[in-house]
Amino acid sequence: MAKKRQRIILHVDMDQFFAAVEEKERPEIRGKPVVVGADPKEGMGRGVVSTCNYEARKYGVKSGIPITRAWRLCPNAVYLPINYSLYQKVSARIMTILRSYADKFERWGLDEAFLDVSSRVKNFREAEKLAQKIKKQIYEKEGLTCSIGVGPNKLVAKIGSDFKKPDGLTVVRGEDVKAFLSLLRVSKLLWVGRKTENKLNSMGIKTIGDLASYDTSILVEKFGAAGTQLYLSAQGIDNSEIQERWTRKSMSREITFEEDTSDSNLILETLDAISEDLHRELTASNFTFKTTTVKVRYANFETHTHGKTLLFFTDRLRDIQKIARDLVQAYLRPDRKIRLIGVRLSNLFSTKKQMRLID
DNA sequence: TCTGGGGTCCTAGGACCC
DNA sequence: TCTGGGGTCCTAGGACCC
Repeated sequence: MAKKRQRIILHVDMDQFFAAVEEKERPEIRGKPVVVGADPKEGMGRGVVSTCNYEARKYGVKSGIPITRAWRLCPNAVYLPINYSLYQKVSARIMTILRSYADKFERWGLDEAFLDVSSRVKNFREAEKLAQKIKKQIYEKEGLTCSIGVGPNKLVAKIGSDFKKPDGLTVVRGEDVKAFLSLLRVSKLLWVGRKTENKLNSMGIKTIGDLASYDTSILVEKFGAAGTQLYLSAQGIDNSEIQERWTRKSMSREITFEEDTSDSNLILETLDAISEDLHRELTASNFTFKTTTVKVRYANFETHTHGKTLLFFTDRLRDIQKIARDLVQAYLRPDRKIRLIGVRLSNLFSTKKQMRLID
């Protein structure tokens, strides 16, 4: 009866990826505060900070804050728009390196990945060596640093990579998991965001240790199925596998107007343009769809969605445009200004896959 | 602090079928 | 006539991730 061998998982997280790539591309901005995100427009811009470097963080700038606030905190920073195609290229090269070290590999966004290295190393000591090797190779090939967490599962590896940044390496062996987690704030757990953290705090739960010793039945009562998940996470238990293949479930586009508007012509034209854009991507990636959903956000941030599912799959532009226009009608009111509109296509079906099945 | 854009997953109610 | 239970799909909203 062979005991199932303990898994060894790495989570690799590139440090301030967008800002770091920009700094590498433009030596002249190195050492200065760099903010990647929406156009600040001299303090009048809409949108948020996507990523910033450590120089900018010294001024209080961070991911997710309104760009106008970043402008007030640090007007002298270098403000750059998001250049996705550049980051995608760099990301693809890094992911190729990472994949070569893993039995199983899962990309998480452009700048993170999970690696199952269980069969490549004998123990955590070797895993640490491997992580060092990976960091060295990425730095030599791309001039970028990353932080790596090594643990017995995805949850612990992910929390580990966040523990010491930038250019960090944190190894948490199975027997050390509880002690490692217990003093961290509950928000460090995956899936515990602002809302859940507030709710937990109001129950007197601040640290992961608090959560681990809390009455499970009360957690289930308050959070439903998620309560069980919370409890298991707090114990450092996570049996989820690295997901090698990912199938797209939906594709969407949305736009925030430069100024809130109730001009129905402008709104419908924008909706048509969004539909065209989506249609281009849909056909380029060989998908058909059944469901169209329109999203409207009013000036006061009140947000609504309205969707419709067809009885058949389609990839025609005129279907997207007609349904989107029909669905948005209910929200076009002269007395209400709209801030954002968007369209999502879901119930996707890959026609490429179908061809393979037929072959 | 006046809050982007691209996604995934979950929940809860209702329709509908057997 | 006032009634069950299981299953699936659709819809709207919300939490969360990068």
